[in-house]
Amino acid sequence: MVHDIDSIRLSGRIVETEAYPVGDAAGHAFRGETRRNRSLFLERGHAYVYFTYGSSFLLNVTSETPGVGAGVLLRAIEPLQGIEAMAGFSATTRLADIGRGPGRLTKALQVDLRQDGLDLCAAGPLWLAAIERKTGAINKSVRIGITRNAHRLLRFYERGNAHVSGPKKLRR
DNA sequence: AAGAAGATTCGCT
DNA sequence: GCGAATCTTCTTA
Repeated sequence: MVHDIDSIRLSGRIVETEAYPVGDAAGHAFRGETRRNRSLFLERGHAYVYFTYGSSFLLNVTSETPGVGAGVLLRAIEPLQGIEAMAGFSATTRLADIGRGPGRLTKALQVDLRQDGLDLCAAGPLWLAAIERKTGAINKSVRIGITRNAHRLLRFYERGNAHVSGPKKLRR
């Protein structure tokens, strides 16, 4: 995930995600389109950003065809470029905490409502890049912080990566 | 029009 | 590990 701001490049490797597929009662699109979630209905590869708990912005990548609401929540990144700048935006000092958690991720990358609806697969300030990097084993678990439809194994993370959020049991 | 819940984080213990 | 902070959105009356 890359965000170019003020001639600085902020980027990180996505190491943890959660899926919110079509028909999932835990997904924001479940009850239809509203002003808040309208970006979630954009074609796959667009950003859906929303504000929650009075404190945090959360970033999703849409995953379906236009008019169908579904997406993937980005829960954690391993910082790659602009690390010092991201540390400055972050409330925490430890490297492993800068991108650890969906709210911290957006804070580090300086993502807020201004990026809502952007095409992440096109040229622009916020975009998804392919990188050469060996990937570890990908594990799955239940999703974190939800109550409805909570049993499904729709959280995916790189096993043992220090930048993955959640309790220890959910990082192995 | 009012109230409850929420895809969280931070500070304490 | 637990509770407060904080505010938008959706639900219910």
